[in-house]
Amino acid sequence: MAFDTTDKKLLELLQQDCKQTNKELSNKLNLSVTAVYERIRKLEREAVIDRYVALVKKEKINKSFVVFCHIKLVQHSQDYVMKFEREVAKLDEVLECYHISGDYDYLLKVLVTDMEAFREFMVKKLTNIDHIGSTHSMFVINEVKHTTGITIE
Amino acid sequence: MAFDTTDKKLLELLQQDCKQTNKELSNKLNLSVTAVYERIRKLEREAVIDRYVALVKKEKINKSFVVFCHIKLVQHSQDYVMKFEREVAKLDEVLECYHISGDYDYLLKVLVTDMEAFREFMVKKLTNIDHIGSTHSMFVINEVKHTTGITIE
DNA sequence: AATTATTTAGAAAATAAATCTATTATTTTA
DNA sequence: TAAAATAATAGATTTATTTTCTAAATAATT
Repeated sequence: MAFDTTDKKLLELLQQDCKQTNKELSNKLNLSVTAVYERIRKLEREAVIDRYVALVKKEKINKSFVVFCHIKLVQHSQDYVMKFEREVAKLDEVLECYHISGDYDYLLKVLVTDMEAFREFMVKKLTNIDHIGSTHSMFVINEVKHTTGITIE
Repeated sequence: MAFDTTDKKLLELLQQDCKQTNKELSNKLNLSVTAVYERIRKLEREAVIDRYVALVKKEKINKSFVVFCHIKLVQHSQDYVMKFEREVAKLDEVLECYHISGDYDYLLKVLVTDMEAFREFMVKKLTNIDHIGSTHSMFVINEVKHTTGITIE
């Protein structure tokens, strides 16, 4: 699928605020309401737009403690890998999990209330998953940038 | 702010799909449309809901290559730190940047087209920022889990 | 128990989305 | 290059949804 300048601008606007009315968008894009409507429908149909979501401020729900957690498996048989991935994906505290290159196998982004909650999470949940060899945690001191908006080139 | 079960369920639903009509939500929550409407307004007013965004599928816009990048600064004077943070936040390829504990100072999540684009990014953009000591890149082999939805407890 | 908040429901008004038809651009191909 | 086909757009109409308003019900406070 090819994007013209209008599509790119539209996607940019929707990534900033998807609750804008088509009329507002039509003004910003110098298009008719119908044209905006049809363009959005197309982007949805082609699954360029994956979904529309509300972003909740973690500070407001007492989940300000962010930890990145490296994990190494004891073994890399397909069984172990699949089992681990299935189990880790179930954990609510784990927002993201990536299989990565390098010294460790996985990188997890974990969201909890505080250090005590993180300890609980490690002891009771994470290390309860089988086949974990070692872990290494990095605590977020400050969030410098965090966006869900991708620039379309 | 305190959340009752309805608020939690509502936030959960909106984090999954914020384009549901209040009527749909009212059915799922066993409430009237107005009740849903007022609850959402309150969550917006209190900034529990930060914003509503469209999530774009990175594969569809040719930005499938994800890299986590560790960065160490040569020095940690406030000047250097602030300058680095300002500069790195400007880069479109950098979706997230965290000041973290551990061996490195920062962890970046970088989104580009491919390895070649990453090389370009490193050479032309990232390492052009002053005061960077060393970097260490981890390439994402597979995205096991990736959600923007936080579980409210 | 009475008074004051707050929350909720239902109806009405205002706004926006979705559909339809006609027109204008753009691309294809003969 | 011109004709035909396709795609994109505008404007009007219909349908659906949000927002506002008023009244009733529920919960909290005195």
